[in-house]
Amino acid sequence: MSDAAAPTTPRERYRKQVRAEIKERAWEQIAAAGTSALSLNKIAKGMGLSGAGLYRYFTGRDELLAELVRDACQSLVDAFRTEVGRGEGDLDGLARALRAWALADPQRYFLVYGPPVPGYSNPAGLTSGMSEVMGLVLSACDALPGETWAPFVLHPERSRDGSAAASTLGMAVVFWTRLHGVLSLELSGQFIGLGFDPAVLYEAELGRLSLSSQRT
Amino acid sequence: MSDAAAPTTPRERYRKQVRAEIKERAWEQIAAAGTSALSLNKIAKGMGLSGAGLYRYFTGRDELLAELVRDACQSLVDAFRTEVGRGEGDLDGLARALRAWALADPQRYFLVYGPPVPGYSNPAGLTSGMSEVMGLVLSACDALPGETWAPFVLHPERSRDGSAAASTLGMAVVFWTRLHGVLSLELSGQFIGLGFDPAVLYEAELGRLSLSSQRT
DNA sequence: TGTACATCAGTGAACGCGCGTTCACTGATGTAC
DNA sequence: TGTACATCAGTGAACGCGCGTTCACTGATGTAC
Repeated sequence: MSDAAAPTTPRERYRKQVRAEIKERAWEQIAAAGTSALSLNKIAKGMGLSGAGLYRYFTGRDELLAELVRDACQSLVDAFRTEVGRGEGDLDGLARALRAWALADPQRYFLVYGPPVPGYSNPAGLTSGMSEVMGLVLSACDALPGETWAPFVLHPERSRDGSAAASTLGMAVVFWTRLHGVLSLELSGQFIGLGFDPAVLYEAELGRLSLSSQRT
Repeated sequence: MSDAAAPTTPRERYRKQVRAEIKERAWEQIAAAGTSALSLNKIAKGMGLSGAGLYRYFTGRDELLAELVRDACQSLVDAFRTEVGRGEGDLDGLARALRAWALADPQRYFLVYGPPVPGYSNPAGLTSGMSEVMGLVLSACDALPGETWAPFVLHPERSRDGSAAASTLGMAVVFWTRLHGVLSLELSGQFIGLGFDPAVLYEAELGRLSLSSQRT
C-alpha cells in the first residue's frame, strides 16, 4: 500500500491525483452509457474544471482512452494475482475471480474482451498485461490433476514434437472461450427473461472443464 | 422470390425501395465503423437526398435502428431456415450457418448478441425472431442420437417432473454459449496474433458437443 | 529572509464540425369529376 | 380527354446541441540567488 520512495514533489503528487480522478470519472461515464459516451467536457465540468483544463493532464481523448484500456488490463492482472496469492490460483479460483471482476464493471470487461472500440485499435499489439493473464491461466491448466488434455489438443500434428504445452494451451483457450461465452452473454443481458441463472450456467461450464480433466 | 400479389401502388413500391436503400446504406455504415457511427445525414447525402428528406421514410434515428435490429434477427432466422430446408438442420448445420452469418457481417452479429447499444433497449422484449432461432436449436438438440443430456441439465431438482425438455434446453444453452464464446472473440479480433485458427477452434467445440452426446 | 524569475495549473473565448430534427415551402404524381 | 384538387417526395434554411481542440492569458506555486 505504501508508495515507493520515489522523490515525488508535491506538484507531481497533485498531478497523479488529478489524473486519477479524471480516469475515475471517465470510468463512471463508461459504466453508465458505454465507451462512446465518454466526454472530456463533461468530465471537466464534473470536476469543476473548464473543458480546456483537462489538456494539462491528457493530450487528448485518445490518450485517455488508451490509458483506460491499459488500466483495465492491469486491474484484471491484479485480480488474478491476488487470487494466486491466496492460494486460489487453480482454474476454479481464476474463473471466479474473472466473473467477479467482470460483474464489477461490465463495460470494463467489454473494453478488454469486447468488440473493438471504433476509434481505437486495442488488439493491435497484445497488451503486455493480457499476456500475463494468459500466462496465469496456462499455469493453472498445467497444474491440473488430469493426466492428459488430449481432447483439447487443437493441432495433433503439431504436438508431436514432445511439447506437452500443446494440450495445455488448447485447454487454456477452451477455458477462455467457454467462460467468455457465458459471461459476455450475461453482461449483455441476453439471459434476461429466459429463466436461466447465469451463475449456475457459469459454474456448470466450469465444472465440465474440471470433470473432463479428472477423467483418466 | 416472386412478391406476394399485394395490390401495391407504384408509390408504395417506390417507398419500399427507398426504405430498403436507406437500410442498406445504414448497414454499410455500421459495418464500417460500428453502430455509433450511424448518421442519418450521411446516409441522405450518400443517396443524393437532403438530410431532411429521410424523415419521409423514418420518423427518426431510433425507428431506423429498431428496424435494423429486427432485420438482423430475421436474417438469422432465414439463414437457419434455409439450412433446415436443405436437410442440414442438425446441430452441425445450424452451427456452421451461424458462423457464416456472423462472418458475413460481424457488426450485425453484435447488434443481436453483443453488448446493448447505448441508446436502444434491444433485449427488453425478446424479439420474436430470436425465440424462433432458439426453437430451431432446440429441435436440433432434441433430434440428436444421444440417449441423455444429463450432463447439461441445469436444475436437476426441476427436471423431476418428467419433462424431457430440461436436458434438451440445457444442451441448447450450452450450444449457444460455447459457440458464441469462440465466435465473438474471433469477431472481436482477439485471436489475431495468437496463432489459433478460429475455424478450428469453432469446429473443435462443435465436435465436443456432438461427442458428449454419442457417449451412451 | 527576501527578492526576481521560471514553471505550471487553470480560465474564457473561440473554432469548426457534425449531429438529429423541425418547418415552411415547391413541384411532381396520382385521383375525382 | 381535360380540368381541379389532394397527396406526397424532396428542398433549403435554420435551430440547438455537444463534441474535441487551440490559444492567449492570469495567478498561484515553486526555485535560485
